[in-house]
Amino acid sequence: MEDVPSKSGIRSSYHHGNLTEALTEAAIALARGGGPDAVVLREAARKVGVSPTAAYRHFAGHSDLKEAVKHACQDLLGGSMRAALAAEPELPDPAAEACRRFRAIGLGYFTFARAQPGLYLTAFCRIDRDDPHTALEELDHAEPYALLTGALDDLLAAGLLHPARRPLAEAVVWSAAHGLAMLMIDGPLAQFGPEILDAAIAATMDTILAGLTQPPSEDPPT
Amino acid sequence: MEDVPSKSGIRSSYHHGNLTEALTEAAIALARGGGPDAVVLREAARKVGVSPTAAYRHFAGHSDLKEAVKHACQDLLGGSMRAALAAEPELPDPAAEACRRFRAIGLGYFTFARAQPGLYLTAFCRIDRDDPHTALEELDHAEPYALLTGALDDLLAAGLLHPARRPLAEAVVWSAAHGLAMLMIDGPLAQFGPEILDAAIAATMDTILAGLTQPPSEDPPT
DNA sequence: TGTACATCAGTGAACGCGCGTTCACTGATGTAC
DNA sequence: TGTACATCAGTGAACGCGCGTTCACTGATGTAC
Repeated sequence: MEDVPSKSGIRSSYHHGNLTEALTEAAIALARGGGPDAVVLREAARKVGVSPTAAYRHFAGHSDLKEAVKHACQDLLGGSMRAALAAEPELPDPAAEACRRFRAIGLGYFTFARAQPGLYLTAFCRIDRDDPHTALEELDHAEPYALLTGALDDLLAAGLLHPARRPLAEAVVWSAAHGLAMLMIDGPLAQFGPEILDAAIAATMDTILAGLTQPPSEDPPT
Repeated sequence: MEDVPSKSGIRSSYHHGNLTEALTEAAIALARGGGPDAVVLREAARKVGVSPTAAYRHFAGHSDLKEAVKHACQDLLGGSMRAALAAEPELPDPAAEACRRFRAIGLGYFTFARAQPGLYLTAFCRIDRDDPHTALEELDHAEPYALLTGALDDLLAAGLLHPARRPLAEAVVWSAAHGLAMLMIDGPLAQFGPEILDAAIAATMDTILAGLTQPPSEDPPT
């Protein structure tokens, strides 16, 4: 009973109990406040009330901690998208439903980016590691990407995504979404009010969706 | 004659001659190699062969130097777009010409992002300054944005951009372009070969263009 | 043409900061017998 | 139920690093007379 960690970061017992999780949570809080560069091992240890060295019993080093935070951020983003998906009832018409799903996950995505810019940036930050996974491999296991893939499949089935556009659709949609989020967080759109941002989000999703429905223009003969 | 600065960073005279430019060039080289975080005042001074203190005669501080680099990177990006625009002859048909211009500046943009990722990232990096300009104000004076605005006006005049889409078109196009560039530089698209990247670029521009031509879907009644 | 002097553009040493990481250590826990 | 002992999970001090910035300074330049 006396080794239950207190929330204030001051614990009573010598052993912490669940330092891995406590450090991760503290690091997530840092990311929330200042993005990926704010994820500092010493500061996380400080917040938990533990010496910096203690972190090395639970993480290989700073990169390892940062990566744990990154994955947590991706999960949170995925959660926001899923929540938006579940917020409205399904529509009976398959085309309308596919369209709804596409817009819903987009909305969940942008809502998260606006509400938690630090976490959003961390979810997509670069990690310098000794053991470099491929970025694609990581992405494949991440929920946000899986949700997008599913939504695109639905659009295809509903006839709202032109078959010739399917193969590169992930890249096209992800680009627009990521770019818009970055412009809102860090870029020239940051200074506008919520109404304008809402309009920019709607316009972007609408334009992409309209474009994906159209057949691709022919390649110029070479 | 003896006060001509040598390229090796070792100068013969006490006074440098044009230290402002030399430091900026050195800092640009740093950005080229490692992006905005690699722009380090001390390192730039080292490359020029001058004490760190000397930089303070020419720049208010680190942020000021970094901002000079950022502006230079924006100009280089603008130059790449202009070059792509001038690389092909104008087309007689206004619609075809508007389309060509749009694609050309896009191509120039992505070519620069792929060839000089460090400079691209620096062109859009955040600068912590005491005197915060608005990001929009900066953008308005930047060449890349002006080229985009012009291309969109041409598309509108040629009937390839639906009038209702004109107001937010900059945001839509810029989002897609910025996002795709980031995915290629830093993200999951980084590991693909040039052919796939070319295809992703073409698909993105084509989808956006097709979408911009279509009328917007009606707002859901609230 | 010469000279005194203000101004400009550098130097070199040092400061404080905070980071990630390593070292030898010690207190707490749990298991074999 | 006890006890010896291996193992686990912490501590605290220190290292080296490189940064931006400041200080008092000195060498070079140019201008007034």
